Amino acid sequence: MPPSPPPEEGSLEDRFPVARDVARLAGVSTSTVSRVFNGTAAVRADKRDAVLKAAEELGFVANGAARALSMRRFMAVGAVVPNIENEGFLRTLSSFQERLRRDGYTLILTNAGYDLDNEWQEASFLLERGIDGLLLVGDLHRPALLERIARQRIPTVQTFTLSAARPCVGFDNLAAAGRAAQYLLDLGHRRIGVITGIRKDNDRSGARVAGIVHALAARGLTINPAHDVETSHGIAAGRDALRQILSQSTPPPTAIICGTDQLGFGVMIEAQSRGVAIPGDLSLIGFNDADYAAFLTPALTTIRIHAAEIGQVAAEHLLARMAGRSVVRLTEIAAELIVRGSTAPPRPSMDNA
Amino acid sequence: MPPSPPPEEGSLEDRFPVARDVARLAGVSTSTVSRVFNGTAAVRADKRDAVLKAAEELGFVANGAARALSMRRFMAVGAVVPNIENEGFLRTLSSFQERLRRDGYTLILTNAGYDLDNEWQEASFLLERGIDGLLLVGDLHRPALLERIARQRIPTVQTFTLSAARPCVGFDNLAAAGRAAQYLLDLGHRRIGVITGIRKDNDRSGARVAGIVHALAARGLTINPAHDVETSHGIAAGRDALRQILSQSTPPPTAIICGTDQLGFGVMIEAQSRGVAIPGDLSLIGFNDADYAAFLTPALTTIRIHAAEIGQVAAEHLLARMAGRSVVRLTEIAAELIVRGSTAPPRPSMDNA
DNA sequence: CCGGGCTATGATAGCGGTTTCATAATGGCC
DNA sequence: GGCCATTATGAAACCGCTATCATAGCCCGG
Repeated sequence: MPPSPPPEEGSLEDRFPVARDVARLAGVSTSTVSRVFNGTAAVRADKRDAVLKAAEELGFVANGAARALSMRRFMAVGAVVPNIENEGFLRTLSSFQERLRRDGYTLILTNAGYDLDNEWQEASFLLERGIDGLLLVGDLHRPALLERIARQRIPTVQTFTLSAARPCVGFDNLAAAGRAAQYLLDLGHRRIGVITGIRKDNDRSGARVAGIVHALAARGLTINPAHDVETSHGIAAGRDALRQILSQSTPPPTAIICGTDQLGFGVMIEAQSRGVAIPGDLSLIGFNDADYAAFLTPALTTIRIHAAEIGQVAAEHLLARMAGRSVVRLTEIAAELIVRGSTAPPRPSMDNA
Repeated sequence: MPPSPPPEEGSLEDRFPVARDVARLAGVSTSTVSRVFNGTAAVRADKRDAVLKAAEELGFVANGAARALSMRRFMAVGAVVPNIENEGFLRTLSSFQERLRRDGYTLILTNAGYDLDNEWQEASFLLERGIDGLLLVGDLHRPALLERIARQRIPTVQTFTLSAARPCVGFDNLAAAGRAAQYLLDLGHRRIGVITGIRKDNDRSGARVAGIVHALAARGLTINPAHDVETSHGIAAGRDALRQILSQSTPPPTAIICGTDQLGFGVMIEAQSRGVAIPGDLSLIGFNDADYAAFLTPALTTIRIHAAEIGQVAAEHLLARMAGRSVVRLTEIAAELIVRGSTAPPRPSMDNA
């Protein structure tokens, strides 16, 4: 219950000016005020000026809720991302927001924390709010959410993935990771390890691992389960992961592909502190091309994702659909392997002939 | 022509269910539906169940705009930050959003790009939208914005700063930077340099530089203008800045304080590539304690900001004011100097006796 | 100078909720 | 069982804007 609404009379000083106040002061009707502000119909110049002057004087600001209610348009789009703090999502959101803003839309942001039930809750929350469009990450969502989106007919776009099921702006995670694995294979690596964040509820991680497995399989190879670790995210997690891999008695991998550059950085640090040379003893590939990836020693080979482009294209997709224009359902954004110093052929050894 | 012919149950499938549909199906009035969903008054158990069942069946979702209009509450707060992609702001926003969410508020986010005119535009945009509260960064804003906030009586909180003028959750930039300078002075440094991002429209950068100047002045020292550089942000900018400083003919600084850890990282890389030893030849202090700061070699001495705490406290502040509760105007969040390996006493030399 | 087609304007009916306020149903108590 | 104090309920009045529609003004050709 809002705080005690004092029985104020319209002293105009303690109450927001509304369209009627402007209309009265300008000597016109509220319809005309509306027309002036929305340009929905011609208004004689002198009246328009009077309205603008009155509005200026009163400090009139149209009430967004009333407007949204009347127009049945909220002029806001929502985004539910697994982790707001992730640099990649952020670059995407930043350009997404900027593009939307240019068309007068606001961005409402919420965090799902890599949990699908949470995603469903957060998205519902936004949907209740009346958002006109929705951005999601990935292709994996609770059926209830998909159902609701369909029912409310909310234009939705999925990012960081490509899927035939729903409109997407992203890249092929499986292929991208496959390319990284292929590159390592071509260098001569045979024992390849993988480190990723949590894979549950995350189709991107899953697809990436699958891509690597697939590429190896084509050469009759597999990932040694001891070299396949799923951890949390962050630099420390990367360190721990390498420690875990190296603590196994099996021969260590000669190359590792990480789910993010942060994990890669962690691996690098742990390797350094153990005297494991990169890329001499261990080749390393990250994912995302974080701002510092190029500056590590050695510079980190990684897969560059054009995150900002994803955001912009996703915004344009949504904008088009919200305006009733037709759109392409799938836009592939390049994910290129950037070869830097952290990868090299493995040292010749007996089992790597 | 008779007035609007009652659109007799348009197949109900092509139109959102509204409260009246639920009411009709449950055999109650819309008032009761509203009461059930808001718990504003007691409703007999059987009716409540009927309403809930009907709502469930129809997939009813209250229209947020109508709700906001009639309650004169939007249940949304806005945040205008200089740079969405900045890690520090992000950690703050993340916890800010999370805390708001728990009370049913949504976060509307927009980017000002380190430009006050832009900030004023973006904030106005949000204010028009009807946000119930606003988060800003810093104490420096266009008077027009402050005026509008006052006029609309929108609870507003400033972050990353402490100022008597308006409610704040943050820290004393001047003192924090002063402490860093003091530490370097205590180590014996006399020639101290500064590298920050753009200072125009940014009171935080300004205050930090002032803090350093102040600390030096207390010892009768000044910053050599050639050692005081203002640049953009990012690792590359840090590299360039050090390059610029070292290209001067003056004796180089023995220590540098950077406005962010990213700049610090850049300095470190450039130093490395030039054979300038850190901390031997050059001590280095960053700002923010980025996730990787502790992992650089040497680990970066920096000022740690509890960004997440700022967000949480700011949210609580706003929540309290929006609920009409009283609040403390100023909350200081610690900004501690974290001493790591990048700082040490200067090498003894003639002019550093 | 008049009628016909335009255009600018105002009155008014929603949009979909919440919230009085009056009334109907209920319950407690003697 | 009757009476009064509660409590639950529905009708209707908003909230502030946009959209529809009828009308008042206007210009112009005949």
